[in-house]
Amino acid sequence: MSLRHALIGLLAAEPASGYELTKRFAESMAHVWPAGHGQIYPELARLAEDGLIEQTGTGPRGRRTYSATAEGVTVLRQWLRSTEPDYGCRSDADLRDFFLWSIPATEAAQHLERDAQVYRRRREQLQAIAATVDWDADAQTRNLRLTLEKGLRYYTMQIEWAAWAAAEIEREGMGVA
Amino acid sequence: MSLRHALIGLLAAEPASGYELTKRFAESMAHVWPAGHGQIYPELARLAEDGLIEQTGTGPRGRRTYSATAEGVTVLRQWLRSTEPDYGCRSDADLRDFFLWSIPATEAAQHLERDAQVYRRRREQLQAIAATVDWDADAQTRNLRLTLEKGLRYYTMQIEWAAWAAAEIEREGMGVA
DNA sequence: CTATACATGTAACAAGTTACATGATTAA
DNA sequence: TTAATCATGTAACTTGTTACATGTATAG
Repeated sequence: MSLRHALIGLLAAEPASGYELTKRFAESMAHVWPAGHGQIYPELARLAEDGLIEQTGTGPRGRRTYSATAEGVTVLRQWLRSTEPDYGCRSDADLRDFFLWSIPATEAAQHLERDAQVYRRRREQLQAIAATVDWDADAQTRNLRLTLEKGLRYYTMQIEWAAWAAAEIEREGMGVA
Repeated sequence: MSLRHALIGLLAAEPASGYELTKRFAESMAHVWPAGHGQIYPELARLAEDGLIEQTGTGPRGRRTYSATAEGVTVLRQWLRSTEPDYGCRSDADLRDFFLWSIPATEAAQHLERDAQVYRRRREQLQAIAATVDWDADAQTRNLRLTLEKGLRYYTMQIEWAAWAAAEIEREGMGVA
């Protein structure tokens, strides 16, 4: 259900095409809710059929622009207000850390450094996006600023933890020879 | 594939039953990879069939204890060493933050305070688990200590961000009247 | 003219959730 | 004796991923 509401939310802020929405999920929302176009297009069709969004424009190459309907916005608010958030966070990269003991300490430390590198790159990408948002704009934009800040903090936490954990591993020794 | 490898990893550190593994996924691994028993039991059966784990004991009420086989440990190491981690992290609670602009500022701030409360409670639960681990034990236990520390840092980040964001929202005003 | 980015869609498959279903042991 | 916890399993459903499939506009 989350993707459904996320699409309404994005279209409530600004009309967009499936292609643009796919890019947003790959950029500003990648650290929170990855979604490919193979999931987005069918969901847009369903939302339009249910009257929660509507096609409001066309463009070159068969481009279809959608906007949220009033009913869609109502559903979005209901989702925020009357459904319990799922506080779980599924991360394959974090899961792997539980099993670092099964490889040699040096290799484990290298693994952590690689992770840190990836997170540094992603943090830079987020910073680049954050740099383009106008800090004194409308409510949606101010909101986006807050969520991007959380992404930045998330990546920073990962980077700092990886450095600390790598140091701990090398200090104490860990893993099989 | 992640669940599969996580199960081998847990069973490589210590023999356990499906019931115990289910509890671990709900406790020390909840912030990283939630999994219910409806997924765990069928996967254990498949892993045993593939020879990556084996049943090494029985207990009351039809309890079956499994251990990882040597082949299973090899597969685990291969997973860590030669497959690219998925650095994506899917969080419904974080996703909702993108759409806080669609409700009144006061309500949005309350929403964030509720989130912080949940994260505080979860942090306490993790701390309780962390308190039971013996800091100077074997490699697996030292490894667990590192991963629990990341969970603690994750929750702390969430709690601090929520307080900051709530203050920002109340200061600047946001959302529909 | 040709590669790249734009643009949409579907179908097969894999993964994950929820509800149903059952029953044994233990502690109060 | 009765409630809670232990313990396993399956089936239906929903969600998400990957690969296939197609075609247009634009920039070099």
